Amino acid sequence: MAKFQAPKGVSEYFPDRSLYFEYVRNTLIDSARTSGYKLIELPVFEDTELFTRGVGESTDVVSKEMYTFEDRGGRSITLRPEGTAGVMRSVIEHNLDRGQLPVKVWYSGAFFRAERPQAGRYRQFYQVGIEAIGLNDPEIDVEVIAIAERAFKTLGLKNYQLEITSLGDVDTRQRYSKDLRAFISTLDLDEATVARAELNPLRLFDDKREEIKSAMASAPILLDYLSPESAAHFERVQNGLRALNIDFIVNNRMVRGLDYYTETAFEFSHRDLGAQSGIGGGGRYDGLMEQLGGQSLSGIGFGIGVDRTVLACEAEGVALPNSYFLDLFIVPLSPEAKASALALAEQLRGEGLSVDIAYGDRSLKGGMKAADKSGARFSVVLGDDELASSNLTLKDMRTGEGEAVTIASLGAHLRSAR
RNA sequence: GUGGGCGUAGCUCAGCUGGUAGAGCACUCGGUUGUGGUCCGAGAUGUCGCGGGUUCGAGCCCCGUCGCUCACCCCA
Repeated sequence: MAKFQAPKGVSEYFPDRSLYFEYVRNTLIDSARTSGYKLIELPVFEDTELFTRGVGESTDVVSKEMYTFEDRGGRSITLRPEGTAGVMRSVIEHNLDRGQLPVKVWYSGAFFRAERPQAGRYRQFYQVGIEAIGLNDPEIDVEVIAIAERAFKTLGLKNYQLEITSLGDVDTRQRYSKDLRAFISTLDLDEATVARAELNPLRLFDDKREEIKSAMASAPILLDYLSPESAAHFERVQNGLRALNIDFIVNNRMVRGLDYYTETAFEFSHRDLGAQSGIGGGGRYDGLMEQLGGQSLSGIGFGIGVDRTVLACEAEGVALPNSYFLDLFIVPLSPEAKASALALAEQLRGEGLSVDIAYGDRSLKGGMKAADKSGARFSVVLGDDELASSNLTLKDMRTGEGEAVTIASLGAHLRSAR
């Protein structure tokens, strides 16, 4: 009988690494929740056309990385490759944009792209994202960036960098794109590169070959084409970031992979990761809602890669907080004691403490070993003496020291040590 | 999609010019009749990724395939 394996290129999190994943994801979510964003829980599959129209047919994500299939009713369905299009669809469908603006939502879940797997790149990957929809207010841009920044800081990350730019409005982009294409046509390029430039001329700014880099050094720069309104918007965003002491650099050659971005665009990258160093990114999108059949409102959001943020935390040696470990591990010495241990554990669990027990009628030594492995802060042995007297020895697993406590005061002791 | 490296015990890996499998760690028990992490002893564990070929004989050679991994590309 052949053993089953996970499909190619998916990321899985199981103990104990899953605790780490959970911590990172929760920290990202908390940053959004504390800023007034509310959960939006959406399907992982959507009408294929939502993505071809929303993300853009010319993007690699849509043209060659989507998991698309026909459902039983003959509809073309696609596993979501990103989060923004689905959020916009739901906002439009349920008229969330008819109330007070901006609509502020966060989401967390799995996304799918049929790429060749690599360090930090998976076919099923996890993102936490937020969207603030309905107002073109530069201070919202600042808030969105600050939420990502604060999450990374809370995790304790240091070796990352924020880059920002402005892509201008739709007209500006078209004017610029024309000039950039004209410039590129003067270069002597191979066929594949010309084809890439035709899809999106900005891509050439990302090329890793030295000869292309130097050739592009004299290319026209988008920031020089900005309208007075766009320039003023971008200026306010930068001032806002400075006011919050958020470090950033303006990267006037930044390339974003999705077609819908306009005005402010940003990216967080981490130094200790491999080729896939982007841990999060996002930007403003002016035309997206209208493109998807809604009213013409602007929005801004980001997607943070949970998998890559986990890798970044591991690279920097970020430690799990105490609350992710057990408060107490009970080692019962007999079947009778085990029944009492379970009753005690359930009582403490009901008080919000995390407690586990040595099952399986193990020896004292085996039970203590299990207590050690569990990572619990304290352990306690439950035998005939303890049950008779109600007096316990609460052992601090870090120092090895024991303290005499009564069963009644056990909960209070554990809480005070948190 | 293109290219490089690699698949041997739960994990990390060794295995000479082909002779039929090993170490460390981890695990279980014991040394210590009621206290883990150190030390000592004992024990359990493999269709050597899968399929085919060459050979008297394949973990080792050849072909295919699946997977992992890194890079290109792309992006979270």
